[in-house]
Amino acid sequence: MQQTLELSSEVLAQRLADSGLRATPQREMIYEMVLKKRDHPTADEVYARVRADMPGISLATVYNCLETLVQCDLVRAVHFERGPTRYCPNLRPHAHFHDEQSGTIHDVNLTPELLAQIRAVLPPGYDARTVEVTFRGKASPLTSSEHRVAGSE
Amino acid sequence: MQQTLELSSEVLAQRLADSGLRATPQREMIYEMVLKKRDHPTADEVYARVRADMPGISLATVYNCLETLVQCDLVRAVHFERGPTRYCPNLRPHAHFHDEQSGTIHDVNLTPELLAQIRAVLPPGYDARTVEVTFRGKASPLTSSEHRVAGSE
DNA sequence: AGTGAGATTTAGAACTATTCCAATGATATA
DNA sequence: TATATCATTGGAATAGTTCTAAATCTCACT
Ligand SMILES: [Mn+2]
Ligand SMILES: [Mn+2]
Ligand SMILES: [Zn+2]
Ligand SMILES: [Zn+2]
Repeated sequence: MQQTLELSSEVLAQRLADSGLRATPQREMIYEMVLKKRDHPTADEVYARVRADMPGISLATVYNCLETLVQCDLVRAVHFERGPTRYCPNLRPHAHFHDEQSGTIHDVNLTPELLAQIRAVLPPGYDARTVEVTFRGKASPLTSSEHRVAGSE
Repeated sequence: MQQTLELSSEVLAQRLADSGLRATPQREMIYEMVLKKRDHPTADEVYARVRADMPGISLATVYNCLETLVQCDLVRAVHFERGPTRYCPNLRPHAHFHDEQSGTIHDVNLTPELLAQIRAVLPPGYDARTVEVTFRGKASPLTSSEHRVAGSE
């Protein structure tokens, strides 16, 4: 787990370099924050968390860095209704369950088989680059706290 | 087809009455506009279309009426990324294919069997009130213009 | 037909999340 | 060390939507 965090900055540096971008303290900090507490935070929430360690950072930079991480395929942007964009470091194929009671987001693993079945509903000529599955409802507390999907990548 | 339009205002009046609401010219006009051209218009687009027949209507009323129609389960609000809310009169279970090239939205029928399979990925304790499936990609013009899903309800 | 309560519409202000902008600061390279 | 480029910053601007308060309409009841 410590290793994962250490490695993450190397992964980040590599991905940034691949895109001709620099590894900055802000980018590293934001990336590690998103990895650390994988609760699909909004930009504002990331801002609040990062400011504890890096008080001078600006909200604009948080938006810039998150967008950069998305471009580098290290983080995914996810949307619920018209709410603020949330950021997810789980890169495996998964669905999102939005608990209407608590407002929390839960990852739900999707098998390649199911994804294939879903894609199969598309008529010929439709070429889907991405498939998104979103649930909305209630998750009973007893089970929701136990559920955990495997880490990203 | 003419019948469908005539009946629609009765359906509307009934649904509104069920919710203790009144049938107004604005609500009728907006509902018929959304039914007439089922291309998932935004509030702005509905506003533009409705103004041709009802020049004095306000954008606030368009938002109000669309929200009312959603509450009455006559129209569904759908979202893509952080774009403006779009409105869909197709009440059957279906997915949305968002063509990135043209920006158009296509309905894709979903069978109850597939929906059941998708729900089956949820761990025990997760109770999904809604399931949403969204594709993003490109639809080749040749086939996309031919594809049509059955009318709503 | 007239009145009043409540529903509806309206214009514009306010709001939220995000993006844009221009200035400043940091970094890599020559 | 100079220079070009990249990155960050604070604040202004933007887009979509919601809110507010006043005007208008509708309906039930007299
Ligand atoms: Mn946000
Ligand atoms: Mn709109
Ligand atoms: Zn996720
Ligand atoms: Zn639709």
